[in-house]
Amino acid sequence: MTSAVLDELKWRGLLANSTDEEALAAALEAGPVTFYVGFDPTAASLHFGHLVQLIVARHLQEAGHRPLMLVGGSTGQIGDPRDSGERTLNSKEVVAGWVERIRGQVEQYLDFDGPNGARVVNNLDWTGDLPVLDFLRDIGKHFPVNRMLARDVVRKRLDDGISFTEFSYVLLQSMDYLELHRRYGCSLQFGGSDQWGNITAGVELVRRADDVRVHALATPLMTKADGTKFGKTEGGAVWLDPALTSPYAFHQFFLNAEDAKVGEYLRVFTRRSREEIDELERQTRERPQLRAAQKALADDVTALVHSPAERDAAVAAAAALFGRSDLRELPADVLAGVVAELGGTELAVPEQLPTVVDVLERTGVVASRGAARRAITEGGAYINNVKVTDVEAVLSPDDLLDGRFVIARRGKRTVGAVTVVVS
RNA sequence: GGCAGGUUGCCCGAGUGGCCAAAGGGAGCAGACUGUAAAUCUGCCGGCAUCGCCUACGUUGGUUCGAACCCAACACCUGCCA
Repeated sequence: MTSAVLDELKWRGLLANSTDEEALAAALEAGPVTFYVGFDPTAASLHFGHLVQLIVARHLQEAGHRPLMLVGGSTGQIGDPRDSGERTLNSKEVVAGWVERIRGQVEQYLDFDGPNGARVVNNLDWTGDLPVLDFLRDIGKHFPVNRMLARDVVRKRLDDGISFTEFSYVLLQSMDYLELHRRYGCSLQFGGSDQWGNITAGVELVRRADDVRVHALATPLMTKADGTKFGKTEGGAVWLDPALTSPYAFHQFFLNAEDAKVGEYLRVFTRRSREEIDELERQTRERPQLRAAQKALADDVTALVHSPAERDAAVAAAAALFGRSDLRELPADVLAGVVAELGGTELAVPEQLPTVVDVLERTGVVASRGAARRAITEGGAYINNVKVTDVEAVLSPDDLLDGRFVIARRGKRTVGAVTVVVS
């Protein structure tokens, strides 16, 4: 028995793990399967890592299956155990606020109408008022502590310590699966491979409590060629919220993907066909400097997460900033767009034009004035694409593009802008 | 509740009275080489500023000419024993 959607996920490299694959394939072919994937509100926005789950959910929905998108209003108040140690609890109000923001983000990726329309669910709905005795009797009884202690994350934490709160997290997530199975007939859960333990615990709970065999899938962790996690930039995580990671920065992140990995990323993050991706990989091998695959990747993902218009703006900004053209020759409207894309702030100056150090610091391309001086000394500071070598340099009227804009750059890739207002 | 140990910069970790903005490693940044890639090599890596100043070694207070280092109290963490 094979399933078209499962095969699709497989060749795209979106499957790292699964429970009985034969049985799952049969279920997926037999008719619409209700599935769920959970997102815990541990920050104000989803990030790059969650994108993989959103994409898998979309693949499944397009194959006719019904998505339940769970936002963890309760699990987000607990936090799942991680190797780095005990989490600091966030207040209930903060978590509730994040739930709403993440709900809005999730909604963007799925279809909410029709017979297999998606539904957003919140596990606070069935845990918020759950009496502790019911929890211990109905759920806790199915969890042998000896087995819980054997789990990898828990074992790693035993030396440093782990609170009962985090230790119990797996019960909550497992209960979600049981509850969604009972309420909506949900019979498939998936998540990142780091969630595999929690996911299979849910499968186990449904089997013990209701004597039903449900399914599970895990997506792989996206890595770089050296095996480390893919998804961090200089500024930290790559967020899906444009206020936290600008569409320009988002686009740049994918544009800088490694040659060795770009094919893999194309399969995961875009809807391009096998043939198209083979062709792009061939181009990467033959003419890597053109970075055709990276461009396709960055364009597609930016359009998906932001919009086609944002994608075009990011492409235009990159072309202007990294192209050979003199920035002074750019049309004023293109320039204004670039500055907006870079999140240019205003820099009000009395009469004197600002120093280069001021501009670098103000655009945010360096963290402090000291860092700005360092960048100039190291030969890594540019104003309007022209290297600055004098730490004391002051802007001249000639440096103001269109009479007001200044583009600052540190190194090859970090770019920012300011609008100078002489008062 | 008792006893012991611990809390250092983004992370790990050395430092037990002046030579400490604090060894070493990792992460990160820049330069060279390239293709806005990877790998490699070199430099940088608290803030402000021309010597210098300010902030910082869990918190607060004390001893001292001088404290990350000594003392006291408190907070938190870990282990062993109850």
